Amino acid sequence: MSPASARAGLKQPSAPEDARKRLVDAALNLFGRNSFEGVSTRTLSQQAGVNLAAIQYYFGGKEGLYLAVARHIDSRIGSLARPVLAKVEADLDARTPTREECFEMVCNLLEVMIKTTLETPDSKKWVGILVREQMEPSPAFDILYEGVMSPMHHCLSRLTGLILGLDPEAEETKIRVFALMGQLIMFHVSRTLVTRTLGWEGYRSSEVESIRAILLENVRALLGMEEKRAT
Amino acid sequence: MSPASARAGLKQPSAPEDARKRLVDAALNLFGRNSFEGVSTRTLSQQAGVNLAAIQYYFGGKEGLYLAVARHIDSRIGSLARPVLAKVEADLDARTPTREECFEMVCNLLEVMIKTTLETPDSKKWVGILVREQMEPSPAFDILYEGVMSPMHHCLSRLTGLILGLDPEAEETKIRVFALMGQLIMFHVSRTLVTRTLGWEGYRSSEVESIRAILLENVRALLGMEEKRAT
DNA sequence: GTCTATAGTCGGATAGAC
DNA sequence: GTCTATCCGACTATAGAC
Repeated sequence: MSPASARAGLKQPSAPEDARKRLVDAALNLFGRNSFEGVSTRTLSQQAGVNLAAIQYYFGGKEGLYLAVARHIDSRIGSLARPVLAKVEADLDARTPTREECFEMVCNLLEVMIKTTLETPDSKKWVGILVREQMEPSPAFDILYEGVMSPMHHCLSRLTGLILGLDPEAEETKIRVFALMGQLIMFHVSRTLVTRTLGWEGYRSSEVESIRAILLENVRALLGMEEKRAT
Repeated sequence: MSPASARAGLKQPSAPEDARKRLVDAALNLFGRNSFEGVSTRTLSQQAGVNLAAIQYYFGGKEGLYLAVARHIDSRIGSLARPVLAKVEADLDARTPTREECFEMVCNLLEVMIKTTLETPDSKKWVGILVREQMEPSPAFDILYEGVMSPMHHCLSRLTGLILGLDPEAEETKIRVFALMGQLIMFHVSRTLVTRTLGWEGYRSSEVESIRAILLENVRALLGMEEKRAT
């Protein structure tokens, strides 16, 4: 008797909100790889091991489930990013750090982005949905924009402004930040191209390490930070 | 009487392969914005102003039409990129240019990429399909990989190798080229994020100019080329 | 070659038993 | 709360008239 069927045998006690969780989980997997229209409610419920009608019952429909997935992503990425973002914002409000300190913070944020886009096991699914939402935005875009993308960009703009002596609100600053972020995003959206070109099978930790090292160097160059040298 | 209906009135003479063209055109528009499953053959034929059965007749089905779109993109981007790529490759085969000359060629290729991803009216549709194909590759991916992506990356790797003194085939070189390209790709895949953050309505020529200027500066910095100065 | 009509399938949502 | 059975609309593809 499998553990799953053992638990499924008990009606109320063990799994009160289990169906919700299972559905969101399955939906994250499927919507991460396929488009909204490319996933059927039948596949969804089947993969979640729940009944077809459960989607209606818990989320009001396929669309509601999709929004729940967006909120899930927001919360997962948020739990990684928000502490770091809050710390940086508070620091910048309190004082004016040196260029070196600012650069250090940029590196911290880059680390967070590498984690959320390349290293976390679910990252592929997250970014799949993030990218799709940018190409054909749905109501879910607002959740992700307000919760994840905008705060990260805002924080990086403040730091970049300080480092380069630019107004954080200036168009140039914001564009520079996008270009900076693009270097990382590339390795996600062009995953197939990258792995095929390099003969990789995916992003294992050694491959992520190679990417990380080069991105750090690049960010240093783009922000005009000289290499540290031992005196 | 509109020109369209005037032409449609004549059966054979004016438009022998017109239906094909109209279908590919409509398909490019629709597949550029929506996923494969998100576009119905009804919408397709309706938007093309042809009959539903024409998709079967000319392309053997929805999938065949999609592949025709991929070949169309390959040919359109190819006509912009291949002459430049061939010239660079031939040049590199014939002699070993200086770093400055190599950098000049990189700039030329960057120009081509900006044209194909931001400036050409159809670019939004092209890149939409390119990105989708990377996230869930279909048989169309091979067409686009062999025809467009791989040659561009290969050419940039040779140049980057020469400029930075690296083996063009080395993993590091290839990763650096991806990072380089990512800066540009960002402005396409995150179009919604970029325009919303900057309060733009789209990429008009003045906005593309701002992006181009910064990208050129960045590429210079990433390749370690010093600013030219008047003596 | 072009179109209409339709077959056959699969989609999301619902009603109602338990 | 959970499940089965079912509705009904939309889909791709095809047959056959013109």
